[in-house]
Amino acid sequence: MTEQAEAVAARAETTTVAIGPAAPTPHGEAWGALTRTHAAVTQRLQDALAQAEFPPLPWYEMLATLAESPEQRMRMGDLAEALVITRGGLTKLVDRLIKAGLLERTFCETDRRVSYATLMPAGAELLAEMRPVVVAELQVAFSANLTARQADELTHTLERVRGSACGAA
Amino acid sequence: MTEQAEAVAARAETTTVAIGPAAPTPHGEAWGALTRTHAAVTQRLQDALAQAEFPPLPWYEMLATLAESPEQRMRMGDLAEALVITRGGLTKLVDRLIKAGLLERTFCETDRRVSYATLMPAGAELLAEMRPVVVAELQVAFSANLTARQADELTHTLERVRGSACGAA
DNA sequence: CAGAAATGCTTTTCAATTCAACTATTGTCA
DNA sequence: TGACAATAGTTGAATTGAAAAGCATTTCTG
Repeated sequence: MTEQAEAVAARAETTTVAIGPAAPTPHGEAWGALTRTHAAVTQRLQDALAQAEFPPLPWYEMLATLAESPEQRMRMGDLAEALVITRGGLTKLVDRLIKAGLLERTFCETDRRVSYATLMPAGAELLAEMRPVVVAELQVAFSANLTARQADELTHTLERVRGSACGAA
Repeated sequence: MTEQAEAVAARAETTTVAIGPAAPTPHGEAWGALTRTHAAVTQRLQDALAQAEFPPLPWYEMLATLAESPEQRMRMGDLAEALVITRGGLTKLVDRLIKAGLLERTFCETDRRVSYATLMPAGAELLAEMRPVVVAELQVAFSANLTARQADELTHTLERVRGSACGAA
């Protein structure tokens, strides 16, 4: 029995009253919608990229993020935060893109701890090819049933929620 | 060089014109907000569950989904679709919950291909203990800056987007 | 200016997920 | 009926991602 299973079993023993399923809350519904929508759109993007024989979505997000940054490069830590992945995961992701010739690892002169992921011309070119595919899928997902104004409002609402979620632990 | 890297390299060679970073679209912004918000809320929920020494979020979602279903059981395929994971992944996830005594695998008399994941009393009890933790976190994330009406509207908008995304391939 | 703490990134280890191939059962149609 | 296709689920290999430990560099402090 795993450690977790033991914990679960021990916990279950201490509970003596069975409680029926609670009624779904409005927030629970919103959370469910957020999860399912995110999954559905992600799935759609991944399928579209795969069908066009393009690299997977995380590669696109990496390239797009770097392309928008001032000198087409970012510190590893900042990049990890922007992509919402761990630093360890980012190191390996960057390794893969470097191996494909899309990125370069450069270093800081004034602080030799920091390293940058730097966009290479091949990366910019690939991004330019991938972008129409992604944009087209997002059009289908978002603008089919949403006006530009509604899309902006959705963005704003989501950012508010994100702000609340990032607050206290 | 990996197969993918070769494809990337071959593709890059055929592109002769470097294209600058495109301006962010409204849909791109909405997609980014959706991704970041989902990640932030997920992170918050996982942290809260881990701190209370509860099983991870997928376990909660599984238990909650089964608890809401008619006879506290679901076909594997339907459950995979509801949780937005692959069927193969679901098989192993269910195996783990069964090993913890939370679920049971039952079978269909009329169609011996189908099997059900069935909620056990211990699973219902654990769910009852976990739910307050999850609900509390969702309260912080959603109701802090959103009225109930706004939450409902958010849900509705997201479901529309999901509908569009699930449409054609 | 040492020594300790903090920072930035990498490496290692391990659990979880996906993908493709496989088995078993049911449905279809010549 | 009998073969073939379709469906439901599981299994095994490979990939991905996260957590924690580790290393190098910088900053703080007495």
